[in-house]
Amino acid sequence: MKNFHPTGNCPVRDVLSRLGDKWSMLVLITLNANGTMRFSDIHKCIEDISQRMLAVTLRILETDGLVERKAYAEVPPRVEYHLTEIGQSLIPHIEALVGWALENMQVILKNRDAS
Amino acid sequence: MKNFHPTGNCPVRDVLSRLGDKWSMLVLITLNANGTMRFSDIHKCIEDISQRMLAVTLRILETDGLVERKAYAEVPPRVEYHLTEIGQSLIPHIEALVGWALENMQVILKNRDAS
DNA sequence: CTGAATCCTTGAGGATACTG
DNA sequence: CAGTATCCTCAAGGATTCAG
Repeated sequence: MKNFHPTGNCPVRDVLSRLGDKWSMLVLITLNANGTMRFSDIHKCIEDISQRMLAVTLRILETDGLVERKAYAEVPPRVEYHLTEIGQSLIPHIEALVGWALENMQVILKNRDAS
Repeated sequence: MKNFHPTGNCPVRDVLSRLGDKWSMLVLITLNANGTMRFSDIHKCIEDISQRMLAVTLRILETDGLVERKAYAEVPPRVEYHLTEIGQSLIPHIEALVGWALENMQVILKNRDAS
């Protein structure tokens, strides 16, 4: 019987702990849809994220190498973010998940109501 | 500029709130890997899930119509779970995500260490 | 403008005990 | 065996303030 243990660095759990948070995927597809964006641009696109969580999320994505951050020595400061190659390689799979959701959400909602 | 509002039932957020929890995807791929399984079978496969969270997760998946539950009127009771058609249709996309994780986790870990 | 620092709330999830 | 019922913990995330 196939199982998925907590030990042995299960990749399923790794990917979930990274992408399963509230904002990461949203930031990724926003960056993919718009290309290079400033901090405030992303904030405008995801209106209900707090300034703190946007900063935290971007930092994690940058640490993992999915997003690149470029700060310009200007006043007022300007910082631009864009997907790295590895970040872009994740996009199709997220899109696939979104596509699945779009196709099946109606049925799921109906199932949910019927229960 | 493309954005993703909280209003208007954003499918991205819907799918994330459903599958982004700690156990749902794990239960789904476990059921997919083993076919029909009893409650205790699933528990053996995912050793560190609590009885409570397995029950909760299965109920949500059942409510959404991703998993079907069959209870047999026996003593001791026997309950079997298996993926529905719509549940199975989600599997390839989860597998794709897992595959991506497998391919890129090494690089990501290296990026993380370098920071 | 782009954050960092601080404090605080909330709810997902765990531990345990009990039951048909 | 397959759960339910309670209680409890902890960390993700929000609100606010301050700073370069």
